[in-house]
Amino acid sequence: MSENIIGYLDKDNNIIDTQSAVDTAGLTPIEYDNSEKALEIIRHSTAHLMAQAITELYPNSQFFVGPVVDEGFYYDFRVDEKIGEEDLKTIEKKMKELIKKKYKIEKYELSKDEAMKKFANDDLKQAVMSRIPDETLSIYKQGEFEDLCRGPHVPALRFLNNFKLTRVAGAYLGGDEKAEMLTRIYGIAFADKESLKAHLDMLEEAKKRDHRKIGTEMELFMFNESAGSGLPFWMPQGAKLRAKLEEILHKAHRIRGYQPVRGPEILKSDMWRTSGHYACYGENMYLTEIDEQEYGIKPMNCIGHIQIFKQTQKSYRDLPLRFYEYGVVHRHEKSGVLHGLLRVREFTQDDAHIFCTPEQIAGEVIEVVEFVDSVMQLFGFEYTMEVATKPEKAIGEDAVWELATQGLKDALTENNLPYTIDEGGGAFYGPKIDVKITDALGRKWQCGTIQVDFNLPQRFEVEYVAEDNTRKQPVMLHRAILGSFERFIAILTEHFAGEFPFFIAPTQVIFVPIAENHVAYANELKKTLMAEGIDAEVYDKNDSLNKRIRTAEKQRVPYVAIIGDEEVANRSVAIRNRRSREQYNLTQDEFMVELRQELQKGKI
RNA sequence: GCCCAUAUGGCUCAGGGGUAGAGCACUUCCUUGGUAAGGAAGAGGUCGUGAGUUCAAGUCUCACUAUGGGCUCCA
Repeated sequence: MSENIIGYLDKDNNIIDTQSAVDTAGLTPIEYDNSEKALEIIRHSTAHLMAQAITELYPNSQFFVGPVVDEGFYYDFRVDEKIGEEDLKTIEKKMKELIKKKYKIEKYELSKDEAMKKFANDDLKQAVMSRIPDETLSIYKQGEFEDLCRGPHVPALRFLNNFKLTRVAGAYLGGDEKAEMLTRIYGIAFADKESLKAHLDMLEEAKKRDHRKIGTEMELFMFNESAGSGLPFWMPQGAKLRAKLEEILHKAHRIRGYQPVRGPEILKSDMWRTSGHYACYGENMYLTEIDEQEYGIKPMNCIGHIQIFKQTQKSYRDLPLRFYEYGVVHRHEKSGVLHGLLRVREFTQDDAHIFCTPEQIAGEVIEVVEFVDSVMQLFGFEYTMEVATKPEKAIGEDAVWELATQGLKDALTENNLPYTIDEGGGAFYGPKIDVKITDALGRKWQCGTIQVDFNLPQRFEVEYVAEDNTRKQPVMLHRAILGSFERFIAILTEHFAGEFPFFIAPTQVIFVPIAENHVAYANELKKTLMAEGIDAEVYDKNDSLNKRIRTAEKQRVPYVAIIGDEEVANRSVAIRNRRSREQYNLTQDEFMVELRQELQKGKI
């Protein structure tokens, strides 16, 4: 056996570890490297090594499960002591000590009954075993430490040198909110030191892009402890960025046949009872009282749009009817889930409701998907789509569900857009497509959504007059492209690391006049740009030229333009490229042409 | 909501049972400078909030609030 073989692959691509492989003929060896399969074995064994170290440090600890996940591994366990970030170093140190003892990892098998007896005093192990159907269980042993495990594992601890424990967290036993909370430690492991370092560096880099950090640096938004958590304040720079995004989207909606509407922030609770929100979503809603009547602050915008639809009689000729609103909604999210702008309690959806016939669903969905795609392409986002199908608890006939679900799938297929299926993940009133974007730390966030709804039109008795002069009920499509401005801007910030494209940059041009006698021309240029809808600033503070250029450069502004004698005389500008630091001169007219072109890039 | 951690001027952080520090930012003055930090002076904090221990609490304890990492949920 080669020194570097840590396992085998069988014909079906299953990993067989060296402890389990009786006959290696016909098996493909797995070398000790950073391949997906090798890392799976290494990380799993590292989780065990961590468990062994924890057992030595905290003799009373009991272990639940320790699987390999996308970003490394974790182990859930119960322990009397409180374990904090500081303790991770101690555990890591113990792990290194254990490696030096050169333990082999050995495997033996037990019947389930024997295993039950062996772990009779360990209710967590009992819980694990109760979830395993097999009659024969395997135990892995390294030194004194034994753990129930199906493997696979590396042959010996010497393969586990390159790891890092990354965080300590709490996790519910079995993911059940009502169950006991265990301690979870996450870690990462690689086959060599360089890969580990590269991974840790990547995490560092991602942290630098964190929208909360950049948002503070660039003064985009803020929170205020006294005001309450999850309630963002938009500072001038952030509000400018947001206004530009709103403007781009306004035009895009109007071109696509959407009409703007706006509903009130609060509606009587009876209306929420009719909609079903009071019963189904009530615990997430904020309620208030006016003149002894209960009102609910809207968590969604649908109700308002329905009332507007119903205000005047509609004909089949009016369909599809598309209403949109930048709807401010409030939702009582649990305190522990709030996260920068990505998860807040007040946010603004780029919300729209399309009233249409069942036959029009597919066509409308195709248009929405096209809309989503053009927005994602505008910013260069990678995204994934997920079709969520009928859940167990659902209303409406199967045939209609089938039609709607197929309509969603067809729309994606026809646009050559790959999607995955979230079986049973739809809303109770209809199937949906969710659009997910990945943030700088690799976390996926739902942004856009397209939902088919048969429920609300029925509850609110929404009707139109059909061709045969009968009353029919339209279908409603709920859809959002960005999802919310808050979340989308958070992801944009991380995506561009704060260096936003020209058409949404909060400040688009900074003029740096060299001396006092250049300030007038700089201000004149600024005025010209502002008239074109381009945000410009003049840096004429009493600082050295170098200092002002440096300050301007640090603002992540698309254009920094220097204005001196030469520029005033020629009515030109000296542009600095923010990336290459190279400079070039343009006349004022040429500059304006370039800026207008840059603005045009924001058209969708 | 639950587990763990954190909370010092606008920002980033140091300090640590005897009553507050740095850098950046800010204000004023000098400097009028052609591509990433010119100089000087100054203002700004009851050390998240409320209790408790102590002769004495930013410093120790508890509660609350907020933030961070997760669990769960979601735009």
